[in-house]
Amino acid sequence: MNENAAPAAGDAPVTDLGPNFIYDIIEDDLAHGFGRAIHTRFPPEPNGYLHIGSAKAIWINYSAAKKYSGLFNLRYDDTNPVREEDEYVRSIEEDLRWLGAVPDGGIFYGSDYFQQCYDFAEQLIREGKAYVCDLNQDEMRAFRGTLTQPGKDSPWRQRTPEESMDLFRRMKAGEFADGTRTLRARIDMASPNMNMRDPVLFRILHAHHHRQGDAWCVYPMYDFAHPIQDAIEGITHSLCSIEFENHRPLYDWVVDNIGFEAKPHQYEFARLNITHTVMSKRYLRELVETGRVDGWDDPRMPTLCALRRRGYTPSSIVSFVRRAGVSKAYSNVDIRLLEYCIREELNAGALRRMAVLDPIRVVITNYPEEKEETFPIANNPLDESAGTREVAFSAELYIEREDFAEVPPPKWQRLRPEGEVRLAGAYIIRCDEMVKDTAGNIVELRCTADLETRNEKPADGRKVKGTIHWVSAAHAVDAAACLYDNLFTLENVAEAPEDTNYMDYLNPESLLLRPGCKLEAVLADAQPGERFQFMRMGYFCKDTKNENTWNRIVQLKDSFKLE
RNA sequence: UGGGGUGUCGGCAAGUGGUAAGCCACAUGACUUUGACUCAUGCAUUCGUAGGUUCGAAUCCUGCCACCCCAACCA
Repeated sequence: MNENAAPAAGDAPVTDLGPNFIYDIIEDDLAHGFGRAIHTRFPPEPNGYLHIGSAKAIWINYSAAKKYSGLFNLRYDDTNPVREEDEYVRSIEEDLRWLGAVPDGGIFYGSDYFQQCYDFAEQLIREGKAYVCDLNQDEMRAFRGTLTQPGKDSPWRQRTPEESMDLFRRMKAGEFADGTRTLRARIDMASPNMNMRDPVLFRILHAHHHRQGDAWCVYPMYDFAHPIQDAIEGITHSLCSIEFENHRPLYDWVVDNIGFEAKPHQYEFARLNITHTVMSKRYLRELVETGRVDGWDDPRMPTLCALRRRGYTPSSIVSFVRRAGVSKAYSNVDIRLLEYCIREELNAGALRRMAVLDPIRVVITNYPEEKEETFPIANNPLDESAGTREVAFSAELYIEREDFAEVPPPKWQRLRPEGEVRLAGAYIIRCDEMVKDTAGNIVELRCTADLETRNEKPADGRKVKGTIHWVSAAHAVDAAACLYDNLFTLENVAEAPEDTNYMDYLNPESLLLRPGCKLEAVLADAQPGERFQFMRMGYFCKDTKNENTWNRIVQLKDSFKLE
């Protein structure tokens, strides 16, 4: 396949993300006798649905494994019982597989390693590298110091290993209340890196875990559990986003002090931001919980399930991630790049159909009222093998309201009073008369057709530049279409004061439901999720939840520029 | 005022001492029974900034500036 050709909708995404510093690191390791098969992982916390930003993290890890013949794990990072739910676990695997990232190294749960985490903690206590601290949360904060001032040692820092061991076991046994004690690493309270100021390893949490039930009342912190999970699974390259850069020294401390032979290493990349798009899980959850959207798969959401419902393909999303690139620099990728990626793919394969989203009636006055005929129209002019379909024509039609201008702007090519235009695949018509209602709205156009021009050039050689789409009134099916500006957008955020509630800046019109659309009859048989190009209107897909509704995947580029 | 990062075209992003790739966006023209698609052309004398080293610097050195992350018993 031509490397530059757009994949057909439904093709498996290309694995390789192209040259980037992550691949460079791995190649450098391999060149120096790495001695182990590359092994990566995607470790989401099951506290929300995957979004397009997750797709970047997934694909960086997945593609790194595939490119170097390694394995890729899915691991639920479920070390905090109060935030995690099974609903999210199910959705994560579904979305991961839909994207095309096969977890061929296995699917794991961080919570399955609780016992090992506990055992390693006892080991650290025994070796004097960890201690039980009785400071409460406020006291601990006070002892931690600030960004510019070193912290002070906890009064419990010199506790003997024996005493800490006894206390830690009693913590596990449930003798103490939440927040009364923690297990801390003995590192350096004066470290300029806050993460190294005796970080908490285990905390007491009498909470029900979505998988472990009530088996535990002490839970490991991310910074302790994550390197252990990676090491146990044999992860070689732990690729995460850049906000964890400050945690790497602690990650290494855990790996080194527990004494893992095969050490995993953490590398960081910049997370994905897209212009005008809310990407924070916190806000996405808020949108769902406050009912501002219909759910995590509301087509305006940037979640993978919403993108899927809207008609985006896995390959278009991966293509987007690839084109956006992988680096460590803060970035804000133009959402038009995403739109380009899906448009590129759909243009190559989507079947063309005529649809009128905002109809205006057209009566062909010189066409017999009872007559019907059909015209064969190409399903995809770029692909002859897509064949043709017969489209019914009659004296009463609908055209798009936007395709007529009573007072046309300069360079107008479509219908105007006294003007001619081609009905795609059929006759050239001329507008003779506008019929208006009492309010002055145009309700009907009365036109004459040049009956010699049935799908051919006029014999007299005159040029008719505009071509518009149409639908026969008697043969059309009714539907509703959802039109989107783009993903759930933030408007005027630049002007927002600090501590903004971004919910106030969400664009309320990023979804517009337009009922009363007239579609070509063949579309009645379309399956939910099938993608078509509505000629001149954009790419649409039949909604998977609302049978009679069509979601606009993306507009055609520049097609409405003159308006 | 500490530490860790990052700064190359409007947005991404290559480049690792030899004289600024590519993509998106944008503009112009051609083609067109989708003003789509496609095609052609244009779009950084300059790499946050000021010095320095060098025959030669986006790439090396020094100072400065801007932005991001870190003070959860979140991940």
